[in-house]
Amino acid sequence: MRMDPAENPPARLRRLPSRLLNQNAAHAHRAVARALGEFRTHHFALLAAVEERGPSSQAALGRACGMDRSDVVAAVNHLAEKGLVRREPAPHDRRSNVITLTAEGCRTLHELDERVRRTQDEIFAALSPDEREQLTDLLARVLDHHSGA
Amino acid sequence: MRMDPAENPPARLRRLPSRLLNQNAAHAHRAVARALGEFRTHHFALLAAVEERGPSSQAALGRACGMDRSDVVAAVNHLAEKGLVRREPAPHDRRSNVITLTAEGCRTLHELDERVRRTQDEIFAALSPDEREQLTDLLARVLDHHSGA
DNA sequence: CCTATTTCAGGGGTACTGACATCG
DNA sequence: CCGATGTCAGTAACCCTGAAATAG
Repeated sequence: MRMDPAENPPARLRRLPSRLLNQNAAHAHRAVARALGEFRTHHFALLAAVEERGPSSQAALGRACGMDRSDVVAAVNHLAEKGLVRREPAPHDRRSNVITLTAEGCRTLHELDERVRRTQDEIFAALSPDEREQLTDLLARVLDHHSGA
Repeated sequence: MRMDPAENPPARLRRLPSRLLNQNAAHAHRAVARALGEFRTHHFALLAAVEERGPSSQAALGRACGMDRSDVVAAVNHLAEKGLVRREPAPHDRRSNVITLTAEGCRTLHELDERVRRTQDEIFAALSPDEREQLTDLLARVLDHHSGA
């Protein structure tokens, strides 16, 4: 049974930062998932990483996207079946694969990119452009602090 | 295999607000889960709701915490087995139960409350108190906007 | 009749763990 | 021998659906 937003939540939780993070992330994730249609955020992340880095191993893509190797395998399977990436054995390291973006993968990426950007506007409609930048900065800093960056 | 934070993520994703939300939420959730030990955030939320609202039906608690009724059942089962809440049939509405906080539930709640608050300091250590307030405000506003509040 | 509450059974996506074979 | 890679199997927690039984 679908849950609507909490009504009159406990004071302890209403302004608890970690909870606000979780509630907002859950909502944002639903919105993005809706916009991505048949794809998952993992697929979008991998396509973006392949385009920006060029042909890469699965392990490198996983590190770039913060994904587990196991999950990379499944996502690449899906993308390869759809013809959005090619998976080929690496010539100089026979352990690893080289993942390459296909022309259709590139088209799909740009389409998804557009949908994702539009969805950001829905999610953060309550904020001015300035405030949205502030939020982005704060979140990026909190994350960097735990990435040793 | 445990995933460390993303190294050199795609530019498209590095400052994508919805992704920053998800990454931060995932990290914060891990930290809070570690701090709560055998309990889940659902348990903490329910205990807090019962204390603040007084004895309530499961449906009312679920609405307050933004939880699905199915998940309330399981969480109340666990809390009742541990003796932290009592579940009794409601006198004036024989459909529903009345959930009451026990003395031990109250002690546990305050203990968990302390642990959760300390964990916030770890999570948001990169921010000044002022910035943390800013972040809290922004997140609360984004959430309220979608709650019709 | 229609709605609300509790409960159960289960699916689906995410995050993760452990193991294995391969290879550098 | 050690470490990295790709793969698979499987777990745990979370969010959600559907349906049943009971009651207002």
